[in-house]
Amino acid sequence: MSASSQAVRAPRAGEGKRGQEGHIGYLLRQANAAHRLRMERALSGLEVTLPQFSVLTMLVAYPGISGADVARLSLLTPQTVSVIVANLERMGAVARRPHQIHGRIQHIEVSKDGRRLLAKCRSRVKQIEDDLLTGISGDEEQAVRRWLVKVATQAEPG
Amino acid sequence: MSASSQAVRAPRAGEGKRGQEGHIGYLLRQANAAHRLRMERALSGLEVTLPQFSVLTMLVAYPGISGADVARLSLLTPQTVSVIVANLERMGAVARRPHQIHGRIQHIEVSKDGRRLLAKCRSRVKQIEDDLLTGISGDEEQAVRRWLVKVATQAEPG
DNA sequence: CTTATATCAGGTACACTGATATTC
DNA sequence: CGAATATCAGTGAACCTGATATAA
Repeated sequence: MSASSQAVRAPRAGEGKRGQEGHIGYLLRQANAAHRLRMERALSGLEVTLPQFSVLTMLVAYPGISGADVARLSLLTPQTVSVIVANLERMGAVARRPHQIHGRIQHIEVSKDGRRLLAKCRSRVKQIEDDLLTGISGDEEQAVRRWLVKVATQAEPG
Repeated sequence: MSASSQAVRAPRAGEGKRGQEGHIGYLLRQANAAHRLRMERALSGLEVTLPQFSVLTMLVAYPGISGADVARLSLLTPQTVSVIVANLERMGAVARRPHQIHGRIQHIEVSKDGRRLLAKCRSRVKQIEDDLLTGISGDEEQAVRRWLVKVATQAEPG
């Protein structure tokens, strides 16, 4: 009723030196939520979740990567990645094999089915990813990229 | 150990008309994940989760808002919001009372304890939110805001 | 002994779909 | 009747902390 037509707008709290029109952290969350929702809907019916798609993408992008590496890249704990990989293995998208040289490491291999699945996922989400940049100038894109990388790599105040 | 030192970089896949240096959707996810992680760590010890903090913030920002409204604002289902509000109620941060006029609607009231909790949360995350804009020019900030709003409100290709 | 990897065990908040009751 | 609100029921992936075993 009252607030349904405007999904993105500023909280009232009058704090923050800049950006009185809305906390930029709030905008970041909303943008991510909307993007994630569109992605999940695009993937619906493929029997694959967004985290699984992300991990699968990493495994193909960085062949031979370890589970611990995936965890660091994804900013997740090794345990969580282990569960996601286990679910991928259960559906036959990947196979875990003992590493040839390094005894403790598990080599995560993406199967033929896994690659087929990934290709399907990519074709489904292509339009959504392309739409992220429509109507944006080159300068603006650079500013956005710079900011996203800054936020992603910003050191913690600990 | 191969990829641990660079948490943000481009997957190899050579697709996408622009942004060969990394899918911007990937950067968005990484930025959000890093920000969420910092927020969760800042809130740790306060016995409150990030979704609870978000909902609590909305309830204070938009007094009298309904659960369905919160769901639309948060891009969540009404059922999910109901669970989050129930957890907030269980800890005494909010109270649900039948709406005076509209019979079916529940009025979600933020208690004194809830407001105290929210104030604590805000002081904890203030530095993190401020850091989102350090080193960013006014022009860049505007470009980032424009893009975030665009992504958040972009119509779905359905 | 220290570090890194991987997994098991246990737990919980979150988020979904589906069904139901109520109110306008 | 339909549309909106709220909740119950059931399910599951995801995410955590803590403990354990193995290997470099």
